[in-house]
Amino acid sequence: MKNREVSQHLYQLSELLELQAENKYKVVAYQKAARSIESLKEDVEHVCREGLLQDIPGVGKAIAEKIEEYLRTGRIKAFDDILSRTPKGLTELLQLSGMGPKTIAMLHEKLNITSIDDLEKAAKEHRIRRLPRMGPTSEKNILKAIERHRMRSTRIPLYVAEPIVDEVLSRLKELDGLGNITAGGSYRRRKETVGDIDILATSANPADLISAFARMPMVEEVLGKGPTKATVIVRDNVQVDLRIVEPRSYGTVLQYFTGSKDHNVKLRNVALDKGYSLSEYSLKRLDDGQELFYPREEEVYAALDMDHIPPEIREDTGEIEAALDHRLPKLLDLKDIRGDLHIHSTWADGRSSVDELTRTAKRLGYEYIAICDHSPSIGLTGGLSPERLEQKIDVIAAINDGREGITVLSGTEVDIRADGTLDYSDDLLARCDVVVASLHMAQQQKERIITGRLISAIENRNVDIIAHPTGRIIGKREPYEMDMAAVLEAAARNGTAMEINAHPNRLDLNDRWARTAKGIGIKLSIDSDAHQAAHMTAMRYGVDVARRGWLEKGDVLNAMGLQELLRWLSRL
DNA sequence: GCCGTTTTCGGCCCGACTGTTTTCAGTCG
Repeated sequence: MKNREVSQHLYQLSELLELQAENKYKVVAYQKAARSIESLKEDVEHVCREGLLQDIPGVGKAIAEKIEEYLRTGRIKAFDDILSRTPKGLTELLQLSGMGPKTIAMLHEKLNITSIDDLEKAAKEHRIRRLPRMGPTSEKNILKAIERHRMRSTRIPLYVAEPIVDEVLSRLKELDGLGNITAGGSYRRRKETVGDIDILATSANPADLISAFARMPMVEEVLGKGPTKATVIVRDNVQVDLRIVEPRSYGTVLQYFTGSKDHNVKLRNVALDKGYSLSEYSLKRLDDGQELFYPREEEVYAALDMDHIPPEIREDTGEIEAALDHRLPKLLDLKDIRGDLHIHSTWADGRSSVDELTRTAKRLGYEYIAICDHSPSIGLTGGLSPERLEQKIDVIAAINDGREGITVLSGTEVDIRADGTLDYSDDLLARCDVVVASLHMAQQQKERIITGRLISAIENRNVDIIAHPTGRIIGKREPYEMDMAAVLEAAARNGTAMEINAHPNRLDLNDRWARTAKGIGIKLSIDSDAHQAAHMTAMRYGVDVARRGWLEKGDVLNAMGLQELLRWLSRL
């Protein structure tokens, strides 16, 4: 699939246009098209062959022609032209906070600055303060922005943001006069990674709240501080924004700062259609200018005749239309989870015994767990020999005889070998209650080979679930080269479930693939993949992904009660 | 550049903060 290449080119083109001080809506148009291609489920080449490029939202005549040109020739002439006109290095200046296209164009014109190094030199030599609308503070801010850029961390995983949010909230909650306080943004939408953290609050003493926020021990730098908002940098170079708002506007503000941007743009258009202008402060009636205030977010959506949209699905992928038609999905809830089908134990490389895992499962309110240790090919981690697996099956059977409450299922995470065969015989796999198959070795193989390995595992009637199907590790390892559409099609055909691995570094399948899988009738299994009892609570990250993927209780294998699950496991 | 049960032209979300001004342009989210 060339979707990613195409969207990257469109993103770059939009940056180049921005530097040319092009019409800003043109810039936005290219970004929108790039995002559409990025999240397109079909192969863009296929869509192009069918002549349906312009059916893609945000793609019109001009962009469709450029995509076609790229797919045909591997180049886009307009792109090459503008690239040759733009000094290299100007685009990297856009990444500095506070530097927009106008400023960069002026610096280029007046001081011939074409790189971050040029800019740093000019600022240090005090040449920038002589320019219009610039001064000593501008120079200082530029140098700071450069420093931050050089030690910038990319987006942080959700589980890293969580303790920071918890600490900020618990500190500020002690203050007098505080009303509401909550984190918005991609954190509230439970995206797998978070850029900045947005905190929203109401308070009788805004000034106290702002100054307490700026003085928190974790704060390393204060970037801005006004009467109603402040921005700080805390540990790990994470930016945290605090905004204080009138209680009567809390609903509109929370809505606005939860995003996403695309969701909000569309929501404001819905408001306009209905004769209102929606801002973070109010809903204003256009005919008489009357302002309506909503302290609660639910009321904002209700005022537009919409059902309340869960934050996790506010990405403008159909949720607004669904809310207008009152046909939003009833999203899966953590409470719906009845068990965990992929847990490792001390039989192999896990750190907790089956007994400890069972006790934890009970505490979590589960009905069942499946102990799925590795197979022999994972040499270093002590994968179980066939004999040991048989022994484990017998021991677990004995445990179940004497236990009430939690049913322990015998399972395995069997390796899909480099040649596509499985690491245990079919006879042995047939003795397991749950067979989770996954790929650990030879991950560098070509797309065709990897896809074939996964499909042959799917076609093995003993295999129930494909674990961490793409193999990606957030921020560390890209997904395998694979044809996911073909894999999902095979899973649908064979009645094999796909995993949402809830390990916060994996989250694999991700939200989008999970939604695609649901769409073609595949069951999803949300598994902790815990290697110790304490990590079984990672389940909630998997539920976040499931909710973002529009999953409902009925789509999820381990939201079934035990009897229903056992019926499903013996489905063939 | 895209888009359209008010459409093929004229919109495209909108307000806070900053640094420089002395009324505002640029950037950000």
